[in-house]
Amino acid sequence: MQISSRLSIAIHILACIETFKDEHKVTSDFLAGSVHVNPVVIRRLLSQLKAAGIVDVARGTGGAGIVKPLQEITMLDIYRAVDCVENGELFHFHEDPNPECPVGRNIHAVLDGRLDRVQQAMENEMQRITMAEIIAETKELIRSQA
Amino acid sequence: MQISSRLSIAIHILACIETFKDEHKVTSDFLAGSVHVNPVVIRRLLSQLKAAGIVDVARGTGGAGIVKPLQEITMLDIYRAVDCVENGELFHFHEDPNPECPVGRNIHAVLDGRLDRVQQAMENEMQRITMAEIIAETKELIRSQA
DNA sequence: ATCGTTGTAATCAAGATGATTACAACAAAC
DNA sequence: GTTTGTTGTAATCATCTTGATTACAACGAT
Repeated sequence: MQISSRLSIAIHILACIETFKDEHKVTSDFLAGSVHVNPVVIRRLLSQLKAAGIVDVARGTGGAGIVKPLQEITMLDIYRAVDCVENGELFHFHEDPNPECPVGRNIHAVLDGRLDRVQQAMENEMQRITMAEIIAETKELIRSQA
Repeated sequence: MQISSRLSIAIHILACIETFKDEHKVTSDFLAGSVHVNPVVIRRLLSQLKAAGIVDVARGTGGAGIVKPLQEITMLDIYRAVDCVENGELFHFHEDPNPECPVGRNIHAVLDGRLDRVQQAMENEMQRITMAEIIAETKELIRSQA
């Protein structure tokens, strides 16, 4: 199974908020139009991003804004905020190996550390990517197309 | 969503085959007993490992064996063999961003390379882990418990 | 021919994902 | 203080993936 599109959608949302913050009020309906998903999906993601201290959403009046400095928002922060994998564990381990079997009894001890290392490698790379660079590149592309 | 337990099960299978190859004929029923999953699940995984040139399964007579040198079987090989993510793509991207929106039009260009880098980091780490070390550690643990 | 296997199709329940509807809570503007 | 446009959230739904399970034909050795 793949990692949920919630990650790419959340990044898309943040890029939109930053790009349009001075022109429109950025509502869940507006975002839904750019991402092409249901507004409720956007609101759920905004809720999670808000709980992570990344955005602020104006209840009643409407509109979302980014409240954390862009260079401090990493892809890892977003990935964690939108809860892409259960329990933060990238790999699903078969839960019930047979303890009567010498291999079944030890497979966890042998694999856990190694799977952790793989997950760490992925998360380290995610941590190196910031919304600042993503938005800078997005704006640059938009400018070059104007 | 997490990466399927097919990966951990496949590794468990290979560790079992290597550990018991001199004592029993290693059938899908035997493996199912150690992993605690249905024998058909084992057979499906063995099929995939066979297609990848990692094991050989004796039809009719029964029993599986490893046909590739253990130090040449990496976790990445197994991960790919058992088809853990669709299309080999770790991340699911929302497929339909709005091309009318400047951000929607460019989000793919901005993110694709970065997501690839993250996936690469994960796969590189997987490639460093071999069945030789996994089985060596397993045998060591078993010895220490005898 | 018999026997224990494998390969594979078919079906099923469970869980996750997004889409969608619905509506109360809310804050600003009038 | 009512109206208006939003947000937050629950509830339902179809679809997909997973893994369990049943069933059985194909197979190879004895």
